[in-house]
Amino acid sequence: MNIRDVAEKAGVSISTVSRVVNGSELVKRPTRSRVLRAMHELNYYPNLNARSLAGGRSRILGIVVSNLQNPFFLDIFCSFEARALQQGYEVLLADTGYRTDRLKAGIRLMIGRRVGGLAAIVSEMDPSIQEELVRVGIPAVFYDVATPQKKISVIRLNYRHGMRQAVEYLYSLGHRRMAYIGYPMPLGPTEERKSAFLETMTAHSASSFTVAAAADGFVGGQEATRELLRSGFNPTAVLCVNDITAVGVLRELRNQRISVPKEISVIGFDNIPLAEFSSPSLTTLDIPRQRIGHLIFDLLAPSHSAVRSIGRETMISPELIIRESTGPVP
Amino acid sequence: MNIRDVAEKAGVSISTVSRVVNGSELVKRPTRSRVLRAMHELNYYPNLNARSLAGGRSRILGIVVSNLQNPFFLDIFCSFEARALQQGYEVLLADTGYRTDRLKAGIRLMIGRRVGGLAAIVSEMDPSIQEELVRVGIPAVFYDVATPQKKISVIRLNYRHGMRQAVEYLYSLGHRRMAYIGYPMPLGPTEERKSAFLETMTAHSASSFTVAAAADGFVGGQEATRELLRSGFNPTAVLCVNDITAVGVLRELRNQRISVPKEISVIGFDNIPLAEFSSPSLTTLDIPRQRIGHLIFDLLAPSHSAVRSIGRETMISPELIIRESTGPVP
DNA sequence: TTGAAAGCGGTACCAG
DNA sequence: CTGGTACCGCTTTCAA
Repeated sequence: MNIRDVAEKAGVSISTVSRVVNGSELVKRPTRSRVLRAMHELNYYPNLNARSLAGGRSRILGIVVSNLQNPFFLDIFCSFEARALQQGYEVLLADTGYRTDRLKAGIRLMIGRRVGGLAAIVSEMDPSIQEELVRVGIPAVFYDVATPQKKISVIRLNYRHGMRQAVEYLYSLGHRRMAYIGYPMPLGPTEERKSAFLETMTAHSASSFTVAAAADGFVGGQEATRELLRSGFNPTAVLCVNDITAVGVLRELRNQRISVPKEISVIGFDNIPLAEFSSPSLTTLDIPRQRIGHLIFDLLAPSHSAVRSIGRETMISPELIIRESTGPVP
Repeated sequence: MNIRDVAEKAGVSISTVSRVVNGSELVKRPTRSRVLRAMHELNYYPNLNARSLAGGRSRILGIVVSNLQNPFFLDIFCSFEARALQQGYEVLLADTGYRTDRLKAGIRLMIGRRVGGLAAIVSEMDPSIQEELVRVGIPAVFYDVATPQKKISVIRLNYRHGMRQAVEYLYSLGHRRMAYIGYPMPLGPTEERKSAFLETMTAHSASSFTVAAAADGFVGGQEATRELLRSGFNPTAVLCVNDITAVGVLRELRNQRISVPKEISVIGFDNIPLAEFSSPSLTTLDIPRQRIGHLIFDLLAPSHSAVRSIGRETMISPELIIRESTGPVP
């Protein structure tokens, strides 16, 4: 059941079949229908591998993310994919689990598939991989790692801005002793959150403390909280690297019968859907993930609205969303 | 930078390069290193499209799911993918968003890519699509829809068993008026949960009521709860089609100052990670998603542990996990 | 409007 | 151990 079979059955050449398959206008009506019927009767599915090979061109886009289980990445992927599919692109996904080897493997895979564009929305991106990508010269989008170039666009989040909003908001509520719960690994983007936190705290000469979560997820937040409570620092507010960590924090505080926000305020980062449905609901910094997903597509797909941003850096600012998990200092 | 360039640069034939790339043993040391160096210097990435085409064989597996945002599907995908990658397979993903047209498109895509196996873990599977898949004759795994055949394996969940556990547990706590919150669309698998619920209720001559959520997610559960409360049925317990719906329910009950489990008990389905971290934590029926993900791989990848189950039906039983969201009737 | 033929970049079999 | 070569299935000029 290849193009030749169809051609034979329809009594035409393979070129004609190809034209029909690709919706070319220049095929006469009756011919077209003969071909279509043949295709149907033979149950023909064009071989996309052959097509990609012959065409050379790429209706395929790739995206690699750090942790699908984190709604931040998942949402970006979903909105990106939706947009891409809708525009007739295929999309390839790789989840690295924050591991550099998997990142490398994922990117190699995509290059091997000759994707037309590649987004690396990962916290663990390292320079060597970046160079590799630049060398092959396919359009790419990086997340939070710098050096935009010819075909390399960068999306950056303004963590300082976000952190400042959060800290100042808490400060205005009377908080002076705040803790930050971050990632275990010293990954670029997450470190920026942390240092932004520390700087802002210093600027306000408030007292700060940081803990590293052992993992990206509920459990990480929970364990970090235990550590934090053991430390004796006694914060009145806790800022978290992201919302899932914050939900883990809420959980542990509840276990320890510490009331939020009465005794401690908690604030997250990302504004995932769950933030609104946790108990208490979570004050957080919204990151417009859907917009980011769409932007990634526009940056990767040729001739699109985002041309102006291609090869440049796009800065996105988080926005503070106040809910129930924060309140005045006791 | 194709295989020919490499061959030329290394002063060998393309066959030799191919051997090196594929790690064949029968290449002499010095030759191999010359080739490797050439590959490196030219920055060579084998064209996977060409490889898939020529090889005909399929180191690609496909999986299509209904809703990635639902951790049930996500977890299955992740464990499936992890296993597959680790075994050197490529995996293709499609998310249908419960839409039949997207399901069809996704499956066509995978067939076009000539995947070696295809898992359709979707609630909206319809017979025509199933037939299509059978016709092309690629190994497949279906979820909750029947007719195992030569190359078609089926994974089924024993909803009746699960529902019975849940209902009887609640009954033993004194509950007699229970409500069920299900999916909006009459999808096979989810209907089974509902009818299992109703039957068990009838068997115990307890009083039941059902509502359909408007969507799969927190909001769906929340809105369904409002509807339920308005109905005047006044249940002492609510069973939900899945955990995310249940979390939406918890939220709305909290909004209405209805205490869980003091006034109403809530029970979910799936046992997603969040179930343990919601407030209150969620009593639910555990579905071993990781096991399912691995099983899917074993069913699809040739010559594997699961051979005995290939082309047959594997029944999996949910197991009741009791947490804080359920308690004795007031 | 349709057909013929030259690739696309590999794989795998057959010789040597 | 290495090279030659016939495909894999489709796209894409170029002619007819």
